[in-house]
Amino acid sequence: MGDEIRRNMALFPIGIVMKLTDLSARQIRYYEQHQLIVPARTSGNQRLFSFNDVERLLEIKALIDKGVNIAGIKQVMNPVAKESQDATVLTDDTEEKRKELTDSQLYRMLKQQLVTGRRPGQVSLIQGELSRFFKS
DNA sequence: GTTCTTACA
DNA sequence: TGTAAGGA
Repeated sequence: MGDEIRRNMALFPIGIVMKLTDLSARQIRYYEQHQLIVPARTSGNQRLFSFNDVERLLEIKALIDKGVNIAGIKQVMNPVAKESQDATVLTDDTEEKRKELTDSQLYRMLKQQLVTGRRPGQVSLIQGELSRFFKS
């Protein structure tokens, strides 16, 4: 499968995303309410985030740390309303396979994404935010 | 045990 | 934004 799909696969539960982004569950859900992110949902209504979702959250965190409020962030970031464009992918197949992944494996996938699925402009940000999870 | 929604000392 | 309540 391509990188586009890999980046949009719904794999991470909110607990891992919290540690990954250093954001509270309250904040993550709040940003979702404001359409800044649109994570997929499992059949049991639990959120599953894609790497792209995590990436966006890291961008949001960077802005929040700079003192930008929601209104400001919405202007700086392109709204994720287009469900078709970069919506988080969650098929029954991926949902079941996700259950077999351990936290350790999920972190490993993120690490690989850091060196493979890089997109211009956000590399340094992500490496900086997630570096604490990986030994140099 | 984790996550979800709603609501507010 | 944090935290409690009550379910799933």
